[in-house]
Parts: sequence; C-alpha cells; structure tokens
Amino acid sequence: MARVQRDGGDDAAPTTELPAVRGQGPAAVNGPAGAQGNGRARAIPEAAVARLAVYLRVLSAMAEQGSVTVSSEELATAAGVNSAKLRKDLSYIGTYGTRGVGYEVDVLTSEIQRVLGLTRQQNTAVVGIGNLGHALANYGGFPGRGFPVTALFDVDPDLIGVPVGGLPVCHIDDIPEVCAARNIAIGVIATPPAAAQAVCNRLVEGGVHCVLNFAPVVLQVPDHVEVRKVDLAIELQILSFHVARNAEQRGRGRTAAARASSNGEVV
Amino acid sequence: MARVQRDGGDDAAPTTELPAVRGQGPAAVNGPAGAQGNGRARAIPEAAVARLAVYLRVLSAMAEQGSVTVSSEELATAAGVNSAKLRKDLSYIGTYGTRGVGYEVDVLTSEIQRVLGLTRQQNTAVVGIGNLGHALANYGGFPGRGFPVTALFDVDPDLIGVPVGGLPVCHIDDIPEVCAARNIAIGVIATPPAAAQAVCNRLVEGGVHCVLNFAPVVLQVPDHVEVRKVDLAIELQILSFHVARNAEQRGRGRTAAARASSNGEVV
DNA sequence: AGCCGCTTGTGAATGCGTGCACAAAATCCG
DNA sequence: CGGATTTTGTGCACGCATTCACAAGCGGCT
Repeated sequence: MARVQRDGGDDAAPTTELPAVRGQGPAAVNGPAGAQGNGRARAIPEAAVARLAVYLRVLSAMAEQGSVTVSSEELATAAGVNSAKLRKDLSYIGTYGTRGVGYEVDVLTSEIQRVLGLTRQQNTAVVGIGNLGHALANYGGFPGRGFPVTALFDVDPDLIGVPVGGLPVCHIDDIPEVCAARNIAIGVIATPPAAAQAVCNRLVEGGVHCVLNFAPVVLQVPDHVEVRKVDLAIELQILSFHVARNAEQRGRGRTAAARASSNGEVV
Repeated sequence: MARVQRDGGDDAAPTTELPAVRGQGPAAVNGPAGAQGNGRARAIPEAAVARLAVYLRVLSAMAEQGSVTVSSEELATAAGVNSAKLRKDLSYIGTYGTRGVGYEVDVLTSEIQRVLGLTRQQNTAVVGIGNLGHALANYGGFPGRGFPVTALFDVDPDLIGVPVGGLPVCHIDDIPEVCAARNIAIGVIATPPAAAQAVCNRLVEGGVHCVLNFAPVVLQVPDHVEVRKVDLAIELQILSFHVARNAEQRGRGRTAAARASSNGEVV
C-alpha cells in the first residue's frame, strides 16, 4: 500500500502545525525504524523539523538587524512558540547554546541549515504553468535560496518552449528524462487535480523522491517518496469551521470561556 | 500575549496529515475551554477538522462517479488514512452510518458541510495582488464554492481600480472600512513579508476574525483572531530535510529499516 | 422467523508531543 | 575567589491523538 501524504498545514494546526503525525508507525523521523542503529542524531520529531524552519527564518531576520546572540526566550516569542519547546527542539540537533548567555545567531543558523540539508542545493521542478505555476516559477529560486527552479513543465502546446522566469517550458511527457538529466530532487505539482496523479507518477519515474502537491487530490506514491500537500480549500474550510464555532458561541450567550478569551487570556 | 498561529502543513511526517497542533492550550477545539457547557457537539479535535475537509472532497468525487454509499474502508483508503481513524473522526459529528452497509454519500456530505460551516457563505478578501494574489483572485470563489472573493487590496497605485478576476482592486488603507461594509469573514494575506503585519492589523480592525497568511512571517494577533499559515519555503525545507536524511541513510550502507522500506513495507 | 456475515461505533491501551520545573553551567560582580 | 544571577538543557508528568479490538446493530438469505 502506498504511503499517504502530510498536510502542508497543520499541523500542526493554530498552526499547524497541523499536526504532523505519522499515519502509522512512530512520528520520529530520523531513521525509518527509529534510528537507534547509530550513536548520533537520535530522531527528530516531524513537528520539530517544521519549527526549525521557522526558527531559521527568524534567525536570519535577527542577523540582519545585527544581533549576535539570542536567548531562547527572545527567539521563542519571535517564532510564536513556548521557550521550553524551542529549547527542546534545539536539543534535538545538539547543544550549541551557552548557559547564562544564549545562542550565537550565526552558529545556530548554520547548524539548523545543516540538519535541514540546506547546505546542498536541491534542484526543483514546477509542473503546471497556470496562475499558480507562474507565480512559483517567478520566485526563481525560492526564498533563502537553496531551491533553484531548474525545470518547468506543462501540457499546453502554446507554452512549450516559451521561457517563464527565464526558463523554457517542457512538455510533461518529457518529465522522466528531464528530471533524471537535471538531477531534480523536488517536484512541485501545480496542475489541475485530474492531471496530478499522472504527473506525480512521471516525477517518481524521473527519480524525484520529494513532492510538494498543490492539487486538491490525495496522491498515491511508493513508500520511498515523500509527499507534502498544500491545499487552499482545506485551509479555508478549517477557518470556516472556526467562524461557525465562534458564531455559535456568541449566539448562545457569552460563556465563561468566551469572556476569558475577550479579556485577552489564552484559553 | 497574542495567540500563535498554526501551520498549514503542519507538521507531519511521512504519512498523514499534519497534525495541526495548537500553539498552546488544548487541541480540542469546539469550545475554547473544552465546551462541556452544552450537551451536543462535544469538542472536535483540531486534527480531525482538517481531515473532515479531506473526506468532503473525496465524497464529492465519489458522488460524481455515482456512488450512493461508501464503507469506512473505501473512504479511508481514498482519503489516505486508517479506517479506524476515519470512523472516529466521523463519530465526532454524529452517527450517520448504517452498520453492515456503510455511509450514504449525500448524507455524510451534508453533515460535514454543516459542521464545517459551509452552509453559509464566507466572504473572503485577498490582500496583495502580486503573482500569488493574482492566482488567488482568479480562482474567483474558491473550490467547492462557499468562499466568494468579494474584495481585493494592494498598495500599487497602478492597480487601484483595475478589475482583477472581475473585481476592482482597492487600496490597503481602505481595508478596515471595506471589510466592515462587505462583511468580510476571512482575509487572505499574499503580500511581501514586510507589509504583512500592518495588513493583518487593518484586517482585524475591519472585523476579520480569520486570516490565511501566505507571507513568511509570524503574525501577532489578538486572541479572538484565528491565523493559519501557508509557507512555501518551510514546506520545501521540510522536504529538504527528508532528502538529507535519506541520502544519509543510503550513504552509510543499507540498514534494516532502509531494506524494509525498499521492499515496500510501511516503516 | 432465525441465523449469518458485514460494517459501524466506541472503550481501552499505547505512544507522542507539550509544558513544567529544576539542576547544571557559565558569566558577572563584589 | 566565591556567590549571585541568568539561561540552557532535560527528566517527568499530563493530555491529546492514534490504533486496536470487539460488541452492537443491520441487511440478506434460507
């Protein structure tokens, strides 16, 4: 049975960290079976990985402002998390802090980059050059660099060969060979839902192990392929649920909880 | 202290959805404090809400194919989850199945729509009409309808008044009044990161309680406002982590886990 | 009418993630 | 040089989420 993919939101939920939980098996992720095989790197929880990426962004903002060190408290509030959680997250990747002082911004940045595999460039392909695909292609190397877009694909004959963001569009039938030739590590699917599964199959054929899926379908992939899903409609529907819940709350009189909420307390 | 937002992806690891975990406080979500205040609706876990939206999509696909009933097993595999989990999720919203038979597609569809608040239309505003904003505006009423885009905003003077997807663009300074006048429920932020917080503040000022944020920043909002974040760079970095992990796995010889994985077993 | 097979709904158990609280450590100051 | 202060790193406990396993219930068949 093919592996199921994770949501782009979630998690963890209010942020989603929707929830980054493994469908079956353990959620720890640094070795498929728990990775107690070797001494170092004792499994980083998926949820922690997502947050590390957030910390990384906050850290680069701080570096631009000239900060040299940060305390866990500062970093945590800037990233919108609990300071204990932040320290625990950082402890998964090693001990790079100085007690009584804090963390060196550049050291921490490098270490997170290393763990996230950002030291190597990951060639990325975008499939489906519609509105969204256009937007993605024009990022031209995603934020923070490290994700150069090196291939574009579509079915539309009028688009084939036309340069978008400086890169000519190829036909989706050529996905396998082009991906293999250009060593594509990550495939981004921005096609209509009906085409997504076929495109995904071709990407896998071309040796792509990681897929970011914007199409509103559940992709079936082999076990070794990692899929993350970003689904606009689902995000909106989750928000809609909260609107409905709040409306219901107000509708039947203000409860203690509602009162606490409007007093600014965290509930 | 402002509430923290959830990830659109959340989190999650190899398989299922992102866990969408709440930044702080309980994960159950149907009443800020647990909602045992009233008899019905005894708190739907955040993670379950995200999955309900997925089920909804799968159900409409099945309805189009003419299915009248589905078993939990069918629906679960189509949605990429465990059937036990699916049944538990559905049990949160009531008991609409028939033992020995399954669920009626249209009944289940209606009930999920009801719980998610999709019976009422949620007016939506898009702020920042760049590449992404354009793509969003042209959806023109998001998938499944129920989310009509009824306002567009930008700073660019050349864009003000120009119709995009049939709707004229307003200036972001007018956000508060326009949102209030048009009864906007959901605000979508697709601006550059530097502008996001200011835009968010104006949306809140205009009475918006739910925000979908595409800008790569952590927004600070009052407690009563719900924020969900969709962050492309973070999704890519999470995938990058998995690439790095897998490369490392292969690099140091095939472990038992790696072997199991390539045999097609779920690990 | 009664039995059989199938599928739902849920109680219970397990596991993961979060948050608390404190010991360890390092700097600063007297 | 020793104590006070600050901040990290982590053991522990709690709670949600997931999964298992089974009783309850419904339809069909004889």
